[in-house]
Amino acid sequence: METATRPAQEGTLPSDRDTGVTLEVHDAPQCSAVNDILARVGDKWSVRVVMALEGGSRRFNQLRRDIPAISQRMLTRTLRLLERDGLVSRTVTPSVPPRVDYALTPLGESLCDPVARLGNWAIANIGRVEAARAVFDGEQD
Amino acid sequence: METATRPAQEGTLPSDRDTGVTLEVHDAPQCSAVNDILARVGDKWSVRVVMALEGGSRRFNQLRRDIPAISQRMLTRTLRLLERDGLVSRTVTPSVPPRVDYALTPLGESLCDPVARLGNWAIANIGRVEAARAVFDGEQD
DNA sequence: CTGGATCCCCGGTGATACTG
DNA sequence: CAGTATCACCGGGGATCCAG
Repeated sequence: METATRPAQEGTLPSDRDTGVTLEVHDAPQCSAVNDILARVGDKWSVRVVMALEGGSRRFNQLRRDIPAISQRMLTRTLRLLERDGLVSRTVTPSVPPRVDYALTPLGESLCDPVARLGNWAIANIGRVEAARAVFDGEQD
Repeated sequence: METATRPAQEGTLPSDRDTGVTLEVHDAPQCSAVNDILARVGDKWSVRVVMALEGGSRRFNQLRRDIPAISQRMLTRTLRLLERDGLVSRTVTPSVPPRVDYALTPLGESLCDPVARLGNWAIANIGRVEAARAVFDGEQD
């Protein structure tokens, strides 16, 4: 990207700062949307749950066993958020012992690919990141 | 703890199917590493800062203006985290008014691609997500 | 089995003031 | 200009108990 003129996407903020110069503002609606999705993906548990569902439909307690570290509260909350965003479907079977199955929706499955790419980047570069951390922490002395 | 008392369960491994395309590290030490990277990317501010740095080196207060909503404290913290992970470089010029330039490292630039893919997914699907939310919230009545 | 409700701790985050 | 220090608030998240 050229440093000369930065792209002024849509800095039409109503209460834009008096910068005089029209700086590009990344506070576009799209930007917050992206940030929003990223926050969901970066959520501590969302990705774990999605990964567990990549193998097919799972019941509540199956997921609990798949992700031992998650608490019941957080699993419920995470599933609700994913369901609300249309990434996960929730199917209740009103049997005597209630049965609830969770599964990825097509939208949820479509999210797996870009997430997997990011995950692959992480796997490929975690060594460098950890090395950088070691150097940084060492220098902090 | 996950000391499940269940006996030898038959081969119903949760997610051990070999998709070949997606992540296959559901229970490796790498998993926490991936989660870690995802958390950084999903961090409220990290991506914004990285985006601002894609256009080239920027100084501290330039970044503050680029991201009006960020507080000084959070910008400092975010930059430190990114620097620690080797994603951003910090260059101090000991001039009379101190000058500090931040820039993406090659590692940081390499992260931009997978993040951008995820961002594109978000932009492409934010409509569906919001629609799903509207439906969900409506049903909650 | 699948959750909801409650209590409570801790850390992330903003606001503000100060410094080299 | 580029931070650091301090305070205060709030929500994330675990533990636990209860319900359908």
